[in-house]
Amino acid sequence: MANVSDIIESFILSSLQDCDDIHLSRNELAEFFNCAPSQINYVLSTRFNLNRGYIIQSQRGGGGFIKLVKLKDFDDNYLYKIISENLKAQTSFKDASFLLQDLVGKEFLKQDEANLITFAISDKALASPFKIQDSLRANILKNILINIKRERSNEDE
Amino acid sequence: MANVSDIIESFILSSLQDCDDIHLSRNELAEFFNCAPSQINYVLSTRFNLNRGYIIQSQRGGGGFIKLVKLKDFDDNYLYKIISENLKAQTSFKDASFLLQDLVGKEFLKQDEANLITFAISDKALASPFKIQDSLRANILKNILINIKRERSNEDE
DNA sequence: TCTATTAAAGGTCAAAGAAAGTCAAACTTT
DNA sequence: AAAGTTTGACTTTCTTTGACCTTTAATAGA
Repeated sequence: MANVSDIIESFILSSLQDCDDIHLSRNELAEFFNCAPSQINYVLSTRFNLNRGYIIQSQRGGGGFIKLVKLKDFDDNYLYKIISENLKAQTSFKDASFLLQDLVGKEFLKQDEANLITFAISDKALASPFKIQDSLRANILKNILINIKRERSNEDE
Repeated sequence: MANVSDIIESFILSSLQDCDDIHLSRNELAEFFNCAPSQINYVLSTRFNLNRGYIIQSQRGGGGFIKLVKLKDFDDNYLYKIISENLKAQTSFKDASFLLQDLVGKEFLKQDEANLITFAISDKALASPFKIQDSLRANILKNILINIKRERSNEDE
């Protein structure tokens, strides 16, 4: 551990443990953790972004705040939305694993399955001579998800 | 003996004596042993690779680290044997599917899981320069299987 | 009361810093 | 000669910092 961003992340996570949204003060947080205020933005944008299931709203000026909302529900088209919007031609391992975790939370995947897919798309697994890992990963992921989806809808008939 | 790589190896081995994973700092290690940082990578990739029963995860940047995980009962295990013997550097889709089906028969995998893996290693998923598909596939498969195995043995405790 | 100013937030972006990774050339050992 | 080791230059990734920007609430003056 030992890097500040991770510490801030786990602080925020623990604040979110029993509720789905919290209000933060950027300046107070920064002062508390002894870092630049913009580091709070860094943590938020790398660890609490949409792909990871969070929405951020904020207000400036006196009494300003940052509101962090953990997403819960989704509609049936969610998977396709993900595939067409989030799963761009290239996808990093981190983004991909959060997406998978999100799908577990949303009960589209079982934890076992998500783990399995995670192994399949790890950098180690994709160790390829050229730097095409991210596009490869996007492709594999797309294939898996679409095929699972298809299997499931066949079962329903 | 007496070459630096061997010394580093035995140092790491002794660190791993009572636990099955450790965090290393590449730079600190290199400084301690008075060698180039990249020599640490050399040691890791020659002595602590998958074929020898180790998994490596790392992170760059501030607070970066190298995490080294020792796989449990690597030697007396059927799956590991398969991985080091049958799963050579390159594997065709056909061979891979047979192997997977075999593992279903031996109740290492459930049919669902085998299907999922099949999607991950299909030619379509691996859409990439023709030549590297087979080696990519071997690698992905190896990673999935070893990680499943590890998960299962962790669950047993 | 209505506006203008000020202060109090939060936002953005790029540069600097801190790791680890890669690769090939040089060297050693077998 | 082949295989294994050592070294170093260069790359990539992630984090930290700071200077400058924008928005909004509070307040002061007319």
